[in-house]
Amino acid sequence: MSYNLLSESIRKYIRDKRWESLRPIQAAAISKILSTDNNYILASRTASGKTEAAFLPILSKTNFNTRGVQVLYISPLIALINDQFFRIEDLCKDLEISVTKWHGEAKKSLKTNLIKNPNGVVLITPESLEAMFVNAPYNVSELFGNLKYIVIDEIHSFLGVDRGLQLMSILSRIQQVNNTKIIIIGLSATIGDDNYIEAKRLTGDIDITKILLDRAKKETKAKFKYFNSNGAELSLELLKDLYKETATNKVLIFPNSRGRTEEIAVKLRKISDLVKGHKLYFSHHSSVDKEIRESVERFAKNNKRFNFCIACTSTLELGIDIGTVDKIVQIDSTHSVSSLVQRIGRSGRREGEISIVNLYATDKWSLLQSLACWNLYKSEFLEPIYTAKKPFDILLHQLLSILKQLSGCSRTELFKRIRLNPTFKEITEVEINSLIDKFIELDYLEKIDRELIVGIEGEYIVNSREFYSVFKTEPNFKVVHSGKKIGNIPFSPQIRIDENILLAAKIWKIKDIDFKGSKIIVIPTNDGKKPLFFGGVGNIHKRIREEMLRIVKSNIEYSELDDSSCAVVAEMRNDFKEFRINNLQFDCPIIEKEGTLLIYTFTGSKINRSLSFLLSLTGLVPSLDDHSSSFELAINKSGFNQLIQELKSKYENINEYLLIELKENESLIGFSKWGKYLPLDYQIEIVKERFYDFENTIELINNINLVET
DNA sequence: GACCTGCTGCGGATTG
Repeated sequence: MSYNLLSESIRKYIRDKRWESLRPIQAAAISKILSTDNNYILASRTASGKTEAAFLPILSKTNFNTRGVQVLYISPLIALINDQFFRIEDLCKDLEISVTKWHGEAKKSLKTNLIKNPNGVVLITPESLEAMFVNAPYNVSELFGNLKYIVIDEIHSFLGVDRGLQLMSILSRIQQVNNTKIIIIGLSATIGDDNYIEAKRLTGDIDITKILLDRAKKETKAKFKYFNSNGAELSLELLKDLYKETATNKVLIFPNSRGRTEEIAVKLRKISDLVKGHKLYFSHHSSVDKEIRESVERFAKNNKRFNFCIACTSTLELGIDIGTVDKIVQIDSTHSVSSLVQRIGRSGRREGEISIVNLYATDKWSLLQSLACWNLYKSEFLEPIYTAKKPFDILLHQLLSILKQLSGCSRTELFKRIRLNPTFKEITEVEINSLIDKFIELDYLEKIDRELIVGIEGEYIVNSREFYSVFKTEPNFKVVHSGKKIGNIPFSPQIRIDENILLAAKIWKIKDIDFKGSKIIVIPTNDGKKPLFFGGVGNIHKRIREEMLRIVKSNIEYSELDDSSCAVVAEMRNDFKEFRINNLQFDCPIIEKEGTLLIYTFTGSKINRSLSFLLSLTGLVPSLDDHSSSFELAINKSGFNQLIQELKSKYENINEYLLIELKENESLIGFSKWGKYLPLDYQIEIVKERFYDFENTIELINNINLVET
C-alpha cells in the first residue's frame, strides 16, 4: 500500500481531499520515490495526476528545515508555472512549506524574499535559471546549493530540441554547485517505447533513471471528411459542415496555421449569427494578446454550461489545463503522429469518456497524410526523437555562460566543467580545444595571463537580452485598438493603411502604422482577409510517407471515411494502380513524359531536402514538392543510373559543397540561434546533423528502385 | 506547407 508509506501530514492531505484511491501512476511513483534514490520519468496521459505523483512522495521524504531551496520545479511555460503554483501551494500550505514562482513575469519582491531566506519549493523556467547563472551566480549556490529534488514538467517538450540541450547543461551546472546527488523526476506525456532513452539521457545519468509508465489509453472515434478548397480560403461547404458538427459542442479546432484559426473563428461566428447560434467563438495562438488568450483559457476552464469553439494552434496542445472538451477538429493533416496524439488527448478527458475527432482535408495529399497519421496513431507508432550528439552551437553558448558565471577561470577549469557536462559528452577533447582556440581568435573569449574571460565580441552576445534563450523569434508589430493591445503580427506586405486583418477572432481595419514604434492602430470593421504569417517548413517523418504509400497500394476499406474522402482515396488508388510496389521504403513510382521524370519518393521531408541538395549539385534544377513527396527532373529514365552514380560521388565531397553553400547562403544555418558564430567547418557539422539527413538519403540512393506502370 | 517557448538590471519618472 503506497498510501501507508507516506508521512502522516501527507496522508491527512489525501484524507481531507476525500480521494477514493490513488491513480496507478501515483501509487507506483510513491513507492519507488520513497524507497530508492533513482531518477524517475513518470509517463502517462494528461490529467492523470502526475504532479501529485511526484510531489506527494517528495514532500513526504524531504526535510524542509534546512537552509536552501529543497525542491526545484522546472517548466517550459510561464503559464504552466502559474497553473501549477496553485496545485503545489495547496499541497504545501498545511506542511508550512513555502512555494515561490520565479520567472520573467513573477513579482520581484517575492524573488528578493527568497534570496534573503532560501527555502521550500521554487517554480522556474530554464531561461530564468540561465539568467541567474549569468547575472547573479552567487544566487545559484545560495538558493540551490543544498537542493534535493528537481522536477521537470512536460519533459517531452524538451526532447530532441536545442532547448532540451540547454536544460541538460543547466542541470549539470546546478549539480556542480551541490555536494550531494540531486534526484531528478521528469513528468511526461507518452512518447513511445523507443524514446524513453532520450528522456533518461536528459537527466544526465541513463543508468539510474527509471521509467514509470501508465499505458492506459482512451477509446477514440474518428470521422474523416473531404472538402476540396482550391483557393487560399476554405470552401463554404466545409465551413457549413464544420458549423453543423461543432455548433452544439465544446470544441477545439486545430487548423495548423495562425491565419486559418482567424479565418475559421470569424467565419463560423458569422454563420452562427445568421442562424442565431451561440457567440462563443475564439481564436488562440501566439499572436493573440496574452491577456485575451488567458481570458479565453479561463472561460474554457470554468465554464460548464455553454458550448464554445476555440480555433487554435499548438498553444493549446501542451499542459495548460483548459478543462475538458467534447470534440477535437483537425483541419488538414497534422505534421506528426505525436501532435495528433496530444491533440486527441484534449477531448473526453474525464474517466470513461471516449475522445472524438473530426479530420477534415482540403486536398488529396493532405487526406492521405491524415489517414496515415491516424493509422499510425492506432498502431501506437510515435516519431523517434533524436538528440544532437555534437551541439557545437550550444557549447559556444554555454562556454560564454560559464565564463560569465565564474567571472573568468583557468582553461583547465573551463575544460573540466565541459567534460563533467553530459550534454557535450560526444564532442571530443580535440574539438573542444580547437573550438576554444578559435573562440579566442574570434574575440568571443580572451586570454589574460593564465585566465580565460569573456572577450569583446563575446560580451555583445552575453549582454544581449536575447542571450538567455536558445530559440529565435521574429520581429512583430503591436496591434492596438483604442489603447488596448489585441496582439502581435509579423511584418508583411499586407500591413498597409486601410487594409483589413483578422486577429483575436475579430475583423479590424488598419488606420495608422507607426513603423518606428512597430505599432498598428486598428478599428473594428465587418470584412477582412486573414493576416499573413511566415513560417518555416514542417518535417514529416518517413514512416508517415511509407504508410501513405501502403494505403494507396492496399484495398482496405476504412469505415472512418465519409463518401467524398472515400472517393478521393479510391481515385488515388486508381492513379497508382499500375505500379507494382514490393518495398515501401525503396520502390518509387515514376511517370516519364516529354523528357521529364516525375518521381514519387514517399519518404521523409529531411530526406527529400537532402536529396534535393545533392541533385542540385549535379546541375539539375530539382523541383521538389514535399507535400506530395515528389520531384520533377529534366532527365530521361535511361539517364537515371548515371545520375545515381553522380549523386554518390557528389556525396563523397559533401563537406566541400556544404561549405560553398554556407558561404553563399547564410540563412542555411538560420535554424540555430548561435550557429552563425561558429567557424564554418563546425557549421557544416551541425547542418549535417540537424538540418539534413544524409545517412538515410544515401540508403535511399543505394537502394532506390524506379517503378514504371 | 508550421507551430511554440522566455527575458536582467538599472535609472528615472510616477503614484500611493
